Amino acid sequence: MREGQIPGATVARLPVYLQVLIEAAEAGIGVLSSDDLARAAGLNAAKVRKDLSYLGSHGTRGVGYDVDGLAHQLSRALGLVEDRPVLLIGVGNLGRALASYGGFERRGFRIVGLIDAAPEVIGQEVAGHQVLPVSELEALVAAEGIGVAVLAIPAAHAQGMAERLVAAGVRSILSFAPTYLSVPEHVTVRRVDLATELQILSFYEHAGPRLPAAPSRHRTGSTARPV
Amino acid sequence: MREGQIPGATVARLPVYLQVLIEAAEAGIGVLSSDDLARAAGLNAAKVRKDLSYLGSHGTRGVGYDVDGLAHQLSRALGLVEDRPVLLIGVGNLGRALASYGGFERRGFRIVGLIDAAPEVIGQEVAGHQVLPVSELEALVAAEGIGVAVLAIPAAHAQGMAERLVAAGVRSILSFAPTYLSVPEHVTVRRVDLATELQILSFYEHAGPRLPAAPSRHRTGSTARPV
DNA sequence: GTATGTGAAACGCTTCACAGCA
DNA sequence: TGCTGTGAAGCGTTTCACATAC
Repeated sequence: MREGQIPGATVARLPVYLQVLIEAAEAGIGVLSSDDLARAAGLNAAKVRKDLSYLGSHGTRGVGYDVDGLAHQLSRALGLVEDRPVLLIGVGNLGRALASYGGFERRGFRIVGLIDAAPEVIGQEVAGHQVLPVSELEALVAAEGIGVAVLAIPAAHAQGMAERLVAAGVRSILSFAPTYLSVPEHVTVRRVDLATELQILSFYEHAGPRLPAAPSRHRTGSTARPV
Repeated sequence: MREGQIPGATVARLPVYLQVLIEAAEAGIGVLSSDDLARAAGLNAAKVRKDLSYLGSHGTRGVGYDVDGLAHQLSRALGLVEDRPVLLIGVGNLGRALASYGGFERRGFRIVGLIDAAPEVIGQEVAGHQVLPVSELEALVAAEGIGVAVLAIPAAHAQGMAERLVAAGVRSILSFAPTYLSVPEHVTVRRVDLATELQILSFYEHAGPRLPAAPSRHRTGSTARPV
C-alpha cells in the first residue's frame, strides 16, 4: 500500500464506525473499546483496530477509544467536517423518499436542490425544496459548489444525465438506476440496485446455509447490536 | 476454496452479468464474448471468464457465450428459475417507492405482501396490494412460503422486526434501516444505507482523485454501456 | 491487568499468461 | 485464428499474536 493510503475495504467501513460512535455519543457513552465497536458493527476487534490505525493512533491502551474524539477523526477522514451539498436528480417515488429521509443532516449531507425533467413535477414543493428543471442544473452545481449528486431516474436517462453532471463539475455520483455508467477516470460512481441485492440474497438462500460466504456489502451474520 | 463453492465476490457479480444478458437478449443479441460482457459491466474479461467458469463451462471457444443459455444458467445459480415471493415491511416513502418499482418481476421477484404498523396506513391500497397489519406477518410468510423480506422501517424497530421475521421462517433480509441487525447464523442480512454510500463517495472526493481505490460495491470507472 | 497498535502469516480475490478447443 | 477455461503468480484484506503503553 502506498504511503498514507487507506485501503478501500477500510474506507467502506469508516461510515459504519462513525454511525456507531454517533449513536454511542447520543446515548451518553464516552469510551468504546475495539471490542465494543466490533460487536456493534458486526465485525471483529482486530479488524476495527487495524482500520482505525490507518487514521493514526487515537485510542488509549488499556482503555479504549474516546467516542467524541474518534467521531471527529472519522468525520475529518471522510471529508465531513462541514455538511456537503448534494443534488438530487429525479423526483419520482424514490426521489421523494430520499428527499424526505431525515437522516442526512445528521450524517454530514445537505440536499440543496431537486431536479426533474417532467413539467408536471417542476415547481412542486418537495421536502422544503422547489423542484427545478434540468436546465438549472449547471447553474445550481456552480452556485452551491456541488460535488455529489444522487441519480434517481430511469436507466434509459442515467448515462446522459451522468455525462451532464460530470460536465457541470460533479465528481461523485450515487446512482439508483439499474444500469452501468461510463464516466471519466476522476469521477466515482456507486450504484445501488435493489434487484441486485435481492438476487445476491437469493443465491445464499437457494444455495443453502453456506457457512462462510459474504460478498461485498454490509452483511450481518452473528452477533451485532445497535448501541 | 471448498469444492463447489462460488466465491462471495463472484456471487455479488452474477446479478450484474444476468442483467447485461437480459438486456442483450431484448436487443436481439445472441452471443456475447467475455470482453463484451466485461465492457458492459465495467469489469475486465479475465474476471468475467473466471466468474462464469465457477458455474461450469457454458461458453464456446473461439465464439463466446450464448446469451439465452448463459442467462438461464445464471438464473438457476441464483435460484431464480421461478419468481421468489418477497414481503415488504414498512410502507412509508421508501416502502412505497420499492412497492411501485416495476423492475422486480422482470428480475425474478414478486412482492406478495405489504405490512405496516401504522393504523392509518393499514388497509390502504398501495401498488395493487392492501397494506396488512403486523399481526398478519406470520400467517403471510407461512401461506406464501416467503424466504426473503425487505425492511423499510425506522432503525429503532428494525431489530425487533428482524427477530419476528426470522422466527416466522424468513432466511434473507434486505434492510434499509441504518442500524446493524443481529440474526442467527443461518440468516443472511444485506444492508443498504444511503448515508453510508454518500460518505464513501465523500471520502474519495475529499481525498482527491486517488488512482486505484474502489471498495466493495458496484463502481464504474471507465467504459461501460447501458445496452 | 487491560486494551491498543502492528508486524507477519494466512487467506481470498484478481490478474496474468497460455494451453485447449472450436 | 479467436476466444474460452484455468493453473499459477500477484496483490489486497483479514486474522493472528504479541510487544507496547496506560
